[in-house]
Amino acid sequence: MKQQVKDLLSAALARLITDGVVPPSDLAEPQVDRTRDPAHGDLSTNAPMVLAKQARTKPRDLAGRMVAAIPESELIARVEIAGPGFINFFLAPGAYQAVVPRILTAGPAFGRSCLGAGRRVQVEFVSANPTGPLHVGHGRGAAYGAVVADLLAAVGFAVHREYYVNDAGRQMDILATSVWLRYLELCGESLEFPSNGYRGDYVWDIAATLHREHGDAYRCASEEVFRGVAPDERREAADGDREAHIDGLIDRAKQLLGDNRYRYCFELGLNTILDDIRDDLALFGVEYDEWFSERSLAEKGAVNRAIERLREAGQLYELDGALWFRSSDFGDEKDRVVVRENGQTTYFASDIAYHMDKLERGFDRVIDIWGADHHGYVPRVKAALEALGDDPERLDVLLVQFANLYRGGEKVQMSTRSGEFVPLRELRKEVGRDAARFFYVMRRCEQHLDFDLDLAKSQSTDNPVYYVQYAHARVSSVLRQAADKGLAVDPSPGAANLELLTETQEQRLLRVLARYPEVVEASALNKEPHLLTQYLRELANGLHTYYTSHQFLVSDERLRDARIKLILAVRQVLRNGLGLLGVSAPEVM
RNA sequence: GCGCCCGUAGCUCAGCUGGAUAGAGCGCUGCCCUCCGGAGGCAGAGGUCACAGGUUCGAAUCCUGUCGGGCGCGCCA
Repeated sequence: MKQQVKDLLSAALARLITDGVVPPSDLAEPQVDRTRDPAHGDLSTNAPMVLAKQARTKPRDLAGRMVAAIPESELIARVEIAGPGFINFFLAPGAYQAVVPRILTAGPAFGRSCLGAGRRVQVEFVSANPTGPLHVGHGRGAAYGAVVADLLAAVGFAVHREYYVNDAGRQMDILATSVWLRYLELCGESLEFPSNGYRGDYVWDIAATLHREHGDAYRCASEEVFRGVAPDERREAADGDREAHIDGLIDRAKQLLGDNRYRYCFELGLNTILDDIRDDLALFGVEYDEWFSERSLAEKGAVNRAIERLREAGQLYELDGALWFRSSDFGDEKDRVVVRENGQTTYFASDIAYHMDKLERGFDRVIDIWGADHHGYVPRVKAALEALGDDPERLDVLLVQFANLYRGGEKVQMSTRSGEFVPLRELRKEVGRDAARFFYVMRRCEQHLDFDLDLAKSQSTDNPVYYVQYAHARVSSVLRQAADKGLAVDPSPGAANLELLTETQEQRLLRVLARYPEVVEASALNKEPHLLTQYLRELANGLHTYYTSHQFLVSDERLRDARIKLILAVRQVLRNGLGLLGVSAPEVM
């Protein structure tokens, strides 16, 4: 609708350029906005004010000439010049009524478009270390990433959803060792668990599996395990070092177990947790096209290849026995190590290889969704891409701020004494998937999110999820009522009686409905799902207001038909919008 | 100290990327049930858009500085 007016305006501009009124320099398409105040019509443009300087005319004079140049269209009832030089467009009533058959014809496809033209976009999100279950902090990234991916798909991008599995590196070794130590305890060994180890209950569970499957086959005496290992930090008297302590334990585990058995502990921990994460996300309505393994990068030589490419580009140098990348030449605040003094590559090196791989896979655009605490990491990754001769603009990093949970007005502690976070599973159980998904994306991602658990659970108008879902159920209820009364409902998209929709609430609903495709487009392109949640609340409000002020199941058949078609259209749009958010649209509540 | 994000109604937040008289929800005050689900609706009060400069026809929005809050600044991942 907006686009149609834009086209008319462009035509007018083109004519003014041919007539020499406006210099041909600025062919950028004119800006058309929806108005806030109905007195200003439906749509307006500021083009005359923007172009007045170049045209060396007063804005209002230019506006007059533009209006004269606008082609005839049945879409537009009248055009006015207002204020310092706005052109306001008043659309014909039929323009809005026509949206109803459009919605009913398109059904689930209404709001979708081909804007993306099939361009390939990768969205990588969550990518939490597989060292423990997902917690509520990951939930926001999961909900946000899933919705952004779905939105982009809805406007015609070919979306690839990916989870980067950090299955290599020290953290995984710490997990494997933690599992083994717990297993030893289950075998009856007594030992002091490292302060740095993974202490969650899930580690006990994995250890129990190991014990069930292999009995005592992995058992060693605990004195043996701790022999020669640097002391832990926790003892006040000792000048311990927790990092050295845990590294020592990892080494001992590898020595005492040997490759195969150590590997088994490692894989058991990794796979158990990964299965849990996968399952958790699926129940949250989050699905992936690919689970990309960090380990596979090293295995296929991608990390070394990335380092080689940087070396060839002259971007590496040695210092203090380590290999450094000159990231500060590309806007980073300091240079970064890619190969450590001990010969091991850093996580950053893997990440360079990973992003190189992403671009090599041919994505037109790569979107990373990270927690805000990783923001310092953005410049170095972009620096690496630039140094490799890639365009860093192809990578878009979206930083998601933390969510704080509130219960009874009090901030909920995110972690327990032992450092365990509130699991995402628990949140889902407490407030339900629908509320969790909706609440997580209600705010812009760079905004801190206050997640009110009581509100999310409440079955009242205060709860935006309920409010929107209730509007959907309410329409369904009216249709059931019609059936009970034996009233015929014609769900076909005919436009027959829609001119009878003249009440202010009906006009308002039609306007809101017509905006939906623009909302989806803006939400997708700006990656701002909150625009959609906000829109759905507005649409639901429009429906509720309409409901309380007018009867739908009236005796006049033609009017009844028109009204039912309108609320069917409302239900369809509510359903489509909720679907994009991963929230259900119930018939009954 | 440096870098990133944020500062809009009592609270939680929008504000369509520079437009016309800054908007919602909650809370507060007062209304509306012979009626398809009152699990709802309507109205009112409430603002120095943190502060100070600048850019221009026009600034909550862009630039600079100050103040306040969050996060980050490893040869960790």
